[in-house]
Amino acid sequence: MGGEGSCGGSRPRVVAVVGPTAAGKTALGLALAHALGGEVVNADAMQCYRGMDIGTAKLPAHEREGIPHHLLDIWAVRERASVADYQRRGIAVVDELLARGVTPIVVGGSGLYLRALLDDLALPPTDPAVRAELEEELEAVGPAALHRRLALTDPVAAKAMLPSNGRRIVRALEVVALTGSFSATMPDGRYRWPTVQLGVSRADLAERIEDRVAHMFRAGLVEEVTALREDGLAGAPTARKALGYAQVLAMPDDPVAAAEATVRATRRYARRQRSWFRGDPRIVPVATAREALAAVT
RNA sequence: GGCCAGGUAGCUCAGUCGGUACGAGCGUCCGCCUGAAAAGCGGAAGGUCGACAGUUCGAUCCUGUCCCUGGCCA
Repeated sequence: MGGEGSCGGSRPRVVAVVGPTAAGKTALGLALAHALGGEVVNADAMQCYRGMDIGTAKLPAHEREGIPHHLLDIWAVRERASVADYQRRGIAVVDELLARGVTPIVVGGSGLYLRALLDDLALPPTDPAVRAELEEELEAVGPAALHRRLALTDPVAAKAMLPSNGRRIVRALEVVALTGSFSATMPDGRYRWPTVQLGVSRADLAERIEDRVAHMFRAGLVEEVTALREDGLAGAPTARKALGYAQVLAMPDDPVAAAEATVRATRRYARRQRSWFRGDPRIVPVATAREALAAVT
């Protein structure tokens, strides 16, 4: 928009479009970018991967309507996804856009990524050696035993997680080993920049997911997976778990079954997303582009 | 028309040698989430066990009739 200067008053500097998959975030993000003179910043974990286009519903370059998109295609398929890496890059991008007077339109459905970028949240350090050792132990001893140990060193953290959740327990023990406490750094729900989060959702999400998955398979998801295999998708720690990709990898010769499984998994995922976003009272629900604009101006 | 198999949770099926259905997977609903987050981990709701009658202290499980489904034979 033309109006520069600091006359915006309470106008947010960062706008985020969040919500479950297939709810229409991409289209709304584009509309807002046009209306506000913004650029899009991706907050979708799997869209960070290069070559994963069809299955992640990544907006093709020629459909971006001239709006620059950031943080797409930043990782190779083999790389392990990392919130911290995403956070580092994301903060840099948003700072740069703000410095140029451009409104960052953060668009995505990965709750943790959104939180890491938007909230003033510091991620404790990591150490591959410590991590590897704990993971080995987990394998050998099981999560319950590790949970008991966590309870001794950081009872607060232990209480916050179930004894069966090996993944979280390992991370907590890692942080304890490196910093002395996992529970010390708790998110306090403060934004990094003045921000408005717009929550999109729709009643007919289930059908939209079905349609979207059908589209993906028609558009060549199986071929995309085949091509990605050359790049090591099958052995990729994170990327091979992506919705659609995991199912095609599991049943390469039965696209119909793979599509059905993808629909089921995607619905489940959308439910988890809803549950995550429901917990954030700062999100303002919007049903239309007009409502969204009204909420940010 | 005859023969066989089967009718148990929304779906696909276990199971009870007659004694209150430990059901399972999927689906549905709900919750948690700090360096894998499209990941990971939990919780809940749902059944008059096809209908009716009989045997029995007691039947989802035994007997009979009927209804429905699938297959085979005419």
